[in-house]
Amino acid sequence: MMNMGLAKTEIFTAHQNQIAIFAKAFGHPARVAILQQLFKMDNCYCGNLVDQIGLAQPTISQHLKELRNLGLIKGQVEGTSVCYCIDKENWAAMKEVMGDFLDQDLPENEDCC
Amino acid sequence: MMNMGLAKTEIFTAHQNQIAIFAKAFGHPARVAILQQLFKMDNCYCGNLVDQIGLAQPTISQHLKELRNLGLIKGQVEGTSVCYCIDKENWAAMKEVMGDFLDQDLPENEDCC
DNA sequence: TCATTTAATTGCAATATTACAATAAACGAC
DNA sequence: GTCGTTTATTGTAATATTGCAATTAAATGA
Repeated sequence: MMNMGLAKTEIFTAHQNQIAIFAKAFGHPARVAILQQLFKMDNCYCGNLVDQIGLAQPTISQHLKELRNLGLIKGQVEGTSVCYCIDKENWAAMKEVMGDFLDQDLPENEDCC
Repeated sequence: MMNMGLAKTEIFTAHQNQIAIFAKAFGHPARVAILQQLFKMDNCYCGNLVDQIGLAQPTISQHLKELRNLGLIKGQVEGTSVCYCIDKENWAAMKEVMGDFLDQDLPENEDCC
């Protein structure tokens, strides 16, 4: 069979896929923890994240790459280190998309169930 | 090797895992589409969702089950049909958790990168 | 130059997710 | 009862995700 295990993104709107892509980024506690650290700390070197979160360095690096590819964070090379931080603009744009989804209102009528 | 392919949830806080679990629910466009329909329509029978979204009935049923297990929707049996709708209370609780995460503020200092 | 430090990449093992055909279950109509 | 209707469940195939050891890459410093 053809596309098993693969989401059929082509049958959904770009907007629906966009929401799903953002949500997937938050769908792992390691990425949640990374983002929380970046919001909290000045110090945002990759090594710090490895220390603070209890995962191996390649694993953290992989999660950072996903967040970077999505544009939610950016990394600046400083010698042998890389300093990561939130991409404020892209975060705000994401927040609007996700916020609109979460803030949907139900119609006035009774609950149907 | 032991836990490959499995998120190491035990090293994260309950709050971080909670955010990830909610986010994962929105991490597939079919579930996004289902929830949007439930917000928009009075008519929320399983069969309608199968018609409106282009996935097979067992696939929709599976996605509905995930949303139901999370508590974001509830289903009421009416004869041979099942009427689904948003669980308003649980949706509001989820919205608060996710909203707090999305609305985090950066410290005042300069961007570190 | 060469060792050290830091992070990214590669390769791989194991589990999770997605999708659907086939089937079952539950109900109503007759 | 039997037949259709609707939804859930089971089983299975295929891809995705997670995690880490080993390695590589790039910069620094002695």
